[in-house]
Amino acid sequence: MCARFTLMMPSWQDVWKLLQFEYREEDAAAYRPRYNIAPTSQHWVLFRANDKRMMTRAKWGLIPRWSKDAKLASRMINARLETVAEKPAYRSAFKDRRCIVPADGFYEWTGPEGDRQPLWIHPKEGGLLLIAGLYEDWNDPANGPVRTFTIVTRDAEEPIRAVHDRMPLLVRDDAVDAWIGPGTPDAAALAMPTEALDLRRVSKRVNSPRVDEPSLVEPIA
DNA sequence: CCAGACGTTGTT
DNA sequence: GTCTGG
DNA sequence: CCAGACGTTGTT
DNA sequence: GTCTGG
Repeated sequence: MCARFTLMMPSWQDVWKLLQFEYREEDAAAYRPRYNIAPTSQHWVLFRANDKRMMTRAKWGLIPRWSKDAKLASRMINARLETVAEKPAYRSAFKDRRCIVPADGFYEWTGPEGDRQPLWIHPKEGGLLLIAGLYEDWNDPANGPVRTFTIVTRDAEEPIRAVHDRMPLLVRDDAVDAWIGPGTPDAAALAMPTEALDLRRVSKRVNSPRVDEPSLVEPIA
């Protein structure tokens, strides 16, 4: 699907605003959010608030409950929408543990091998993308409980299709509950229209996984 | 029966 | 060339 | 996807 | 945990 999602990690107040909740400090004590929110090293991830466990952090790379070790994590960063209901590693999470990963954009590469041009794909009008995800709570024999998640991918639509065949499943702002909530989500009905996306050429500095800072998404000539 | 996989095309 | 790590 | 390692306790 | 392959 893509490389690193985001550099400008939205503040959780921004995420709240996007979901049309007005967070006020003075209400914090009495606040009963509909969603739980957990930080990763660079994202926030939204979970249903009915989830009893309050996890402090989440890690990208889904580890099924039955895993004996964490080796699977690096291969479980994406889940294909087409098969997610059947795959042994994902179907349980797809049924009961869906989440949303807000991001300001994601990367894709295009062009000839050896001279690949990175693109930053983001909403034309700004704001956040809501990426559909799945999560699991896994008990690491070595380090205790950890919440892990993965990103759901689908066939690309224009304009992304011009550069790549896959893309993340992007959820409409008003369909967060439809994805996170109970029941079987209808991906086609909750997908965000992609014509509102812009593909922006950005610096090849983004190629280095070690470089990550806001200037990476600035347009280049 | 047991052993081995369990996943996608891509991070952090 | 091929594998691993991010 | 891309970047970076690729190896051991050491010599002709 | 559950399925597939041998």
